[in-house]
Amino acid sequence: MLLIDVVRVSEAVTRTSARLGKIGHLAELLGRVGADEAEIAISYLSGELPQRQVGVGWRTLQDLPPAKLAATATLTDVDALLSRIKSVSGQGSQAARRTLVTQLFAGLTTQEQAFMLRLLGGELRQGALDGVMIEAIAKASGAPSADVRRALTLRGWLPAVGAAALAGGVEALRAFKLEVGRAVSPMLAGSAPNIAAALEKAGAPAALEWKLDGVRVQAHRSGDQVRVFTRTLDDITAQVPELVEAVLGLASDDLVLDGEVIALRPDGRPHPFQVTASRASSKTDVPRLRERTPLSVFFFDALRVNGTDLLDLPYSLRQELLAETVIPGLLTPRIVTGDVSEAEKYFTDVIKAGHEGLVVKSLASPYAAGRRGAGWIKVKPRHTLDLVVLAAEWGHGRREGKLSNLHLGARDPESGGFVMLGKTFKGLTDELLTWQTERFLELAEGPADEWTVKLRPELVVEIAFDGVQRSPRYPGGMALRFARVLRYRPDKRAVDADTVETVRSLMF
DNA sequence: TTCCGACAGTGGGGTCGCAAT
DNA sequence: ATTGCGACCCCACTATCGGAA
Repeated sequence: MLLIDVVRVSEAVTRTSARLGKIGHLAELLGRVGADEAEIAISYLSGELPQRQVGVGWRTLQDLPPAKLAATATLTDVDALLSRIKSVSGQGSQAARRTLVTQLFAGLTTQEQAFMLRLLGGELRQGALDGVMIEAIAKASGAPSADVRRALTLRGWLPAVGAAALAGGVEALRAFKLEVGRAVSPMLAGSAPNIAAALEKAGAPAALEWKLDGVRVQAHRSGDQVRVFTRTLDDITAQVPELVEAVLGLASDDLVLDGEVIALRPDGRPHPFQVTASRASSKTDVPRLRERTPLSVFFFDALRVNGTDLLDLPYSLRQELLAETVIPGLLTPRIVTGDVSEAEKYFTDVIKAGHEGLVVKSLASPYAAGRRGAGWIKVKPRHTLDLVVLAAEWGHGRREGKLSNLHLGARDPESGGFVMLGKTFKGLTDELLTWQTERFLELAEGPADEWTVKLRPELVVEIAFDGVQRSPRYPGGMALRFARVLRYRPDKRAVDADTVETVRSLMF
């Protein structure tokens, strides 16, 4: 199949706003792609590469060669070149990679170039990714989408699932089994503003588990072999020897467990997330790092124990089997209750202990990966500050032409100025985007650079955030974590904004 | 007819590994 | 040694579609 066939379908999907229409376009193409190119087509049309990453980003994609006139590139051609691009390494690799990227784009038409640019940049923006592609695979193969979804859970990679469905229908999908040593798509949590709302969503009574601010891990063990995967299914076995040893110490030698690794201080309180993340992603001199900053692991689910798959069992049963398999010290602390005030007290206690919050879990739900469904609901406390808008950046995509990303500052009484604490683009409605674009242009002091408009520091905005972290980037040495806009405060002036000292007092 | 679950899009800060400067 | 880039760890929120109620 030619790349241009895929590109045309992608364009049709982009033009179509109805989800069912998108699914129709995608399914039509899946109906005519050859078996040997099905994985590539599914991959591209769900916004990813079969190679996952190839070491090419926005910078490498500057200064591309002129386009060809005739569209002759096949999916196989393009895929082969991308594999070569991925494989280069060592001295001179950047130049070599650039040469191959140039070669790739020189073989494409303008239309194809535009598509590959977005695909490689990770911003397909056609309004269809995995979720829509699942439905398209179901439609094209005649299999129920629930079967596609379940196979994806077990296999962790949609193109392989889609190709199997197109070739062998529902039977091929049902042949996918949990395989020890190959990562499963992890189950994700939705969120709720407070404990009462979360209990209502999950259905009382529910389990309340500590939400630890660490790195999600999935541990597989077959005999003496242990492998550990992250949320995006990357293998981090070598970075977490503590976890490997802990799993090898268990009685069952055929299992898959879900949990979190976190760096704890000697007093048991958690280190800042940055410390855990640094440990979990460092590959060099792990033994020394381990001595200085040991990782602890806490499991909260069991997908397989003693060679038996548990995904379809209710959470409460999986918990029983987990507790029989894992020593108490490796279990995520939890209670089961339907009582709101008891749950709220537990929440207060876990926050006092320095942790992130709670995950409220339905006792009945199976392990349904991928969807941020109703089964698991996280609750975290929320801080707020009144900050001053120092500048704003022009948005992209559907925010094109709107000033979108706000630079936030706290008041510094000593200097009489403002100290930048980070940016945010979250929490803005279309209406607010329109309003703030107009208002910002009135306050504009001129462009700071190509994307940024500097403002007179007059506008006060109420910002919600999860915490204050140490920052190597911002002048105050601190930055807000997960900042989002709650509302503008026209009743306040810049002199009423919160101060740097207030922010500093929130940093741990 | 209204409501709500699921999805895609729009980006945030921090850190590491690797290659180039 | 330092810098730039790509990748991935954590992530919140709104708009929209379409099935459920």
